[in-house]
Amino acid sequence: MPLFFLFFFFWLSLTCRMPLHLVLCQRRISSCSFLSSFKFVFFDSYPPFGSSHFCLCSSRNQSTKTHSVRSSPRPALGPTLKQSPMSYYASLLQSCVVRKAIEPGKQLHARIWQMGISFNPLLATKLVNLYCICNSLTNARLLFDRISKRNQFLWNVMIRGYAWNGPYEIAISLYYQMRDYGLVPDKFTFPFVLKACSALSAMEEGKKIHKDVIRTGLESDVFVGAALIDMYAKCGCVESARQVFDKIDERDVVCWNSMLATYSQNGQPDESLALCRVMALNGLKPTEGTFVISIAASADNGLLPQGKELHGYSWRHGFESNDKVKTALVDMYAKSGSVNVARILFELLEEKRVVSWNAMITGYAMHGHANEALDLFKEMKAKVLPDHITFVGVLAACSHGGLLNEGKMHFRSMISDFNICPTVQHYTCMIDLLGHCGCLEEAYKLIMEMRVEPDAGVWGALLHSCKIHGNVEMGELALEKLIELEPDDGGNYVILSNMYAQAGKWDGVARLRDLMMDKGLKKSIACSWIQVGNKVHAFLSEDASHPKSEAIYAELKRMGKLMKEAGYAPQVGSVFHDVEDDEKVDMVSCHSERLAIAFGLISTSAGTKLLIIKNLRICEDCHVAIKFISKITEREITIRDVNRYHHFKDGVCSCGDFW
DNA sequence: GTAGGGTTAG
Repeated sequence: MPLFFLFFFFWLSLTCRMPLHLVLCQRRISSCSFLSSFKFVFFDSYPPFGSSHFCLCSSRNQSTKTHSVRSSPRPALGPTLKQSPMSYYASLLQSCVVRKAIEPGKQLHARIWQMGISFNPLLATKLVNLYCICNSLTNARLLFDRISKRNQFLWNVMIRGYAWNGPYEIAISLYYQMRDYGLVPDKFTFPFVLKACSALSAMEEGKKIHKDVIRTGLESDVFVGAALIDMYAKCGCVESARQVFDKIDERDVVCWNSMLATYSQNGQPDESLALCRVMALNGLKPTEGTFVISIAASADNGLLPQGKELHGYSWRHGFESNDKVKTALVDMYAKSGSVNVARILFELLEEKRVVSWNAMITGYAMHGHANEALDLFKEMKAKVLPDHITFVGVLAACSHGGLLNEGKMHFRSMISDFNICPTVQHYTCMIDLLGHCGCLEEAYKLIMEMRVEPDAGVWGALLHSCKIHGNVEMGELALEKLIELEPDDGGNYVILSNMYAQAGKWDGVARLRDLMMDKGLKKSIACSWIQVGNKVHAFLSEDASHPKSEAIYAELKRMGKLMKEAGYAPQVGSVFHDVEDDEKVDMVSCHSERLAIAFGLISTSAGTKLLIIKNLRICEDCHVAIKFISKITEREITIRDVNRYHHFKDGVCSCGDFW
C-alpha cells in the first residue's frame, strides 16, 4: 500500500512538474498519516486569512532535532487584514531561515505552491536562501532553475550555497553563468566565489577572479580583501596575500587575522607572530581569532616563553575562559614540551569539544605517552564522537609507543565502528607502526591495499622503517617511489645512502652521491634552536658562527671525553660520506642538536632543563649520545624533532628507543 | 527586502 502511494506521488510530481518532496508535503497537509516518518507537521488548523493563529516556536524537539510549528492561543504573529500574503509568508520563511528550520520551510513551500505564488521573486528567493542555509542544495537548485528573472541577490545566495557546501566547482561555474546572465558581481559575490577557490586551492581560477575584483574596484573592500588573502593563503601564495593585505584601506581585525593565518598556515610562524606584534602596536583590539591563530603559530615554532607571553596577553584581554583559546593553549603547551600544563588547561575547559580532545590526545602521542593517550580516548568515546583527526592521534600514539596490536585494533575499529574511511594520514601511522615493529612485508601489503593514493609520507615511513631494520631491497623500492613523488628532496637519497653505508655497500653510496650531484640535490640543512633567557639561538651542523663558538666546541670536547669514559661508542651510520672513521666521529659530534645542547650547558645553571627544537629527525648517534649527556650532567634534556618528542633523563629516553 | 570575510587537532 505505501509503495503504491509513493508511485502515485511520483507520477503526480511528474504530471504537475512539482518536486516530489512538495507533493509529499501536500499530501501530509491533507492529513495522510502513513508518511509519519517524514516528521512533517500538520497544517490542518492553518487558515491563511482566518481568525485563528499560529507561530513558529523556537523550541527544538530533542529526539528528532527538527523544528516544529505549533498552534498558539495568542494572536501575536498571525496575518492581519492589512498584511499581504507575500509579506506574511516572507516573514514566516524568514523565521525558518533564522532557525535553520528546513521542515517547516518545506511545508510553507508546499502551501505557497498550492496558492500559486511560489515564483514570486521575494518568496522564491527566501526559499532558495532557506534551502541553501540548510544545505539542501538539490531543492534550492530545483527552484533556482525555475525562476526566470534572477536578481543579484538570488545568484549570490546560490553561489554561497555551493561555496559553503560544495561541489565548489559549481559555485565557480555559477559565477561565470551570472556574468553571462548580464549581472556584475558585487562585494558579496566575490567573498563567496573566492571561498570556493580556497576550498579547491584553485589559484589560477582565483587569480582570474582577482582581476575581476580589480576591474570592479572592490580590491580595497575589507570583506573582498580578506577573502582574497584567504584564497592566496590556501593556494600557498603568501606574497600575493601580503600584496592584497597592503592594499586594503582601513583594515579591520579580520583582515589582520587573515594575514596572520596566511603566514601560520604556510610554515612561517615567526612572521605571523611578528605581524601580531605590529597589529598590537597599531592599537587593534585582538579577537578570539587573533589568539587562536597566534597561539597556533607559537605552537608551531615550539618556543614556550613566546607561547606563555601570548597566554598572558589573552588573559589581559579577557579571554581566560574562552574555550577555543584555551584549546589552542592546550595544543601549544603540549607542542612546546609542557604536556602536564596542557592537561591542567584541558581539565579546566568548560566544554570539551572534539577539537579539545584531539589536541590533548595528539599532545600525548607526540610525547610518546601512548597509555595516557589511549586512556583519554576511552574517556572521550563515552562523551564525544571521535572524528578522523582523533584517530590520527590514537594511531600516532600506538605508533610512537610501539603498540602493534592496539594500533591494528583501533584502525579496524575506526573503519567498522565509526564508519571513518582511512585517509593517507591514518595509513602513514599504520605503515610507521608496522614498519617500526619489523612487519615490513605487512606494511608493504597495506600500501598496496590502500584505498587512497600513497603519498611521500607513506613511502617515507616505509623507507625509514627499512633503515631501522636494514632492509636495503625494500628501501630501494621505497626510494624509487619517493623520487617519483619528491624528485627534488635530497633527504630521501641520504636515508638510502646511509643504509648502503651501514651494509658496507660503498658502491651504492657512491652511485647515490653521483646521482644527487647530477641532479644538483642537497640534503635539507639541519637546524636546531634553543632559547636561553629571552633570546633564541640557532645552530646548523658543524656551525662555528656563534659568538661563543669556541666555548661550545670546548664543552663538546670535554663532554666527549666523559662520555667515552662512561662507555659511549659513536655510531656513525648516519654519516653520508664514505670517509675515514675518525672524521665520521667528528662529523656526528657536531650535529646541530649537540651544539645547541653544549651551548645550553655552558649558558645555564646546573640542573636547568634544556629544550631543543630540531627541523629534522634526530640521528641515531645523537640519540645515544644525549642519553649519556643527560646522565653525566644530571640534566633533563628535551628534543622536539620533526616527528615527536624525546625526553632524556638519567640516561634514558622517553621514547624507549622506539622512534 | 533579504546576505558576506578569518582561526582550532596529525
